[in-house]
Amino acid sequence: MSSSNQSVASQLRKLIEDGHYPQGERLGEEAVAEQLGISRTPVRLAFRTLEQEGLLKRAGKRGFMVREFTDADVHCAVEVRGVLEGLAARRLAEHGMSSQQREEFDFWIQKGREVLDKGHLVEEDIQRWIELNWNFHELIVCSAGSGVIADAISRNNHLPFAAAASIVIDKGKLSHEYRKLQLAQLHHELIFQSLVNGEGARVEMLMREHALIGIRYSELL
Amino acid sequence: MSSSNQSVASQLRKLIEDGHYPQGERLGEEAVAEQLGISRTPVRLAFRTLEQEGLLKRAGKRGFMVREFTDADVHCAVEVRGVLEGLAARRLAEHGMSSQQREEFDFWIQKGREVLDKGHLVEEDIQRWIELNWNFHELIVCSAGSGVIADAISRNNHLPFAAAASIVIDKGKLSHEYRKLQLAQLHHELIFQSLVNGEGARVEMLMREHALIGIRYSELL
DNA sequence: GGCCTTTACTTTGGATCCAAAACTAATAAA
DNA sequence: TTTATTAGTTTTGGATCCAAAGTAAAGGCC
Repeated sequence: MSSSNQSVASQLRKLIEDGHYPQGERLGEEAVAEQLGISRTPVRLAFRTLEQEGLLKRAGKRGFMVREFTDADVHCAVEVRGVLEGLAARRLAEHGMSSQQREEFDFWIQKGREVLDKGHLVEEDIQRWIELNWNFHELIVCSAGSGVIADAISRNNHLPFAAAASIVIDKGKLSHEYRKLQLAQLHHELIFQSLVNGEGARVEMLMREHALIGIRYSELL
Repeated sequence: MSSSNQSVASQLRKLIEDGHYPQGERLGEEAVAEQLGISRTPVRLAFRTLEQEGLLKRAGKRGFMVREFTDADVHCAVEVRGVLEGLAARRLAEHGMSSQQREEFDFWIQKGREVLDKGHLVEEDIQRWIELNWNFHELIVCSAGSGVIADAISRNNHLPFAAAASIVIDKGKLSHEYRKLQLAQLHHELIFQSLVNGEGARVEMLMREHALIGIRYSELL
């Protein structure tokens, strides 16, 4: 919020993720600027940022358009996220965790158990669990040291998350969601165990699997 | 070159990669604009692009500074590149190659052999081989379908390539370079074989190994 | 003599203005 | 009727202007 052009990028990201701008839609600087009640300059800056994130695509000199995703693209984006997080997890396992990091992992895993232990899920619980899951991923990435990986992931993160969000939250299928979250929670615990034991290869594989859960499961339905 | 702000980003990238702007140096919009003989606007746009690429880093409201890399960062960046290219290669192996792609791989591998078959290297040959190597990587990435991976790699590519370039080209060590290139060529041929055989897991591992050759080898010296 | 405050300068962020390129539409010719 | 050329409109890219925030330096106060 501090510098407005970051804020503009966030707003546009949200508008795109919420489907307010349909895929393939051409975005004019003037139109967007007017909608947001600002001038063209910060919009132009935000367009460059969103282009790098893969949400917008250049259309020659006709400006930018919202990128179109096929199902294959979504799957692919999740795989990219998976290998990057897998790499982060492996490095974390190889370099060892601090006791503080260990406690943090324990904390989030415990929170996840609390949500699932109720034996059923309502929409609110799912939202809560998605937050927990997100924190777990964040923790893996941030703990892996060397900001290079964290940067790489954050650069590639908006795209799969935006694209996959609509798949994951399927409000008609709460019981399916419950089983999926059970699976994810199991993964969290396995990953944590392997991290503690320093099993680099295993934790990398688990983390890659973990990133794919949402997609794999939705394929089964 | 078409739109100038892309061109500005390229110029700045090159200046940073060539070490013209030392790491940690603060870049003022006004100063850079004057150096390039243009106004601040395209520089501001280029700064956002380079920030997303990880070459520049925000310094609060004091503008941007050239990012500083430790040896660990470089190693990490190469690993990121490795897992992404590994993913691309695996997908290519799983989806199978067209006969045209097969011919292209054959072509570049043959070119590599021709350089190495001379039994020694001069500086010019190294430059040539680096180009060939680059083409091989490009081919893997572009052949893997779904532009999502190609985008992810290209977003993460400037950083490791910039950081590692100074390590790879060590002009005093031509004989070492020769052995390194022999190793890389061997990898190319193994990768190609595994691609033809559709051995997804193996080609992924080889590709990851391959990305690390430069770093691994320089550790031995 | 050191520290706090105030003021002036530097620099980024946002808005507006101008030029250039591209798309559109209309008119004229084949 | 169709096509090509040209004029007009729309839109992006670049330059300049203004405001706001931050820094640094100088001067006053404890």
